[in-house]
Amino acid sequence: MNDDDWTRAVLATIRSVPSGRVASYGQIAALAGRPRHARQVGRILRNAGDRGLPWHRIVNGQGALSLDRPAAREQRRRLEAEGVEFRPNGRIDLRKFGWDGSGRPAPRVKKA
DNA sequence: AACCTGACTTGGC
DNA sequence: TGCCAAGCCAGGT
Repeated sequence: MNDDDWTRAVLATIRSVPSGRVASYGQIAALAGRPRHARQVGRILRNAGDRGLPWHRIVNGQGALSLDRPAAREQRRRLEAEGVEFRPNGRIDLRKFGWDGSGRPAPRVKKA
């Protein structure tokens, strides 16, 4: 799989995260086929800008927001609007709101 | 090509 | 729980 395909897979995976749920950068990277590429996912999102992507549903492995203050505020606002709850420490309980990966795009399968 | 950076993650204290 | 260090890997200088 080339980088372009992987990038598209990442975007597709992110789009498949349901409302009210969150996924980590590492999780997205792995589901898209490249474990240990969490940072690349972050870079892709930065380049992608908004583009109607549910970027706010992507958080770090601890359920915290990996953005600068201003942007994080917007991300939190959007998540709370979807029903995601933040704990007193500002983190999300991934056991409750973490996405299990179900419903993501079908694995790359050769067209019949 | 060496070196720095970063929307990350994990393991130790 | 919180902070640090190290590991990670593609991009930018």
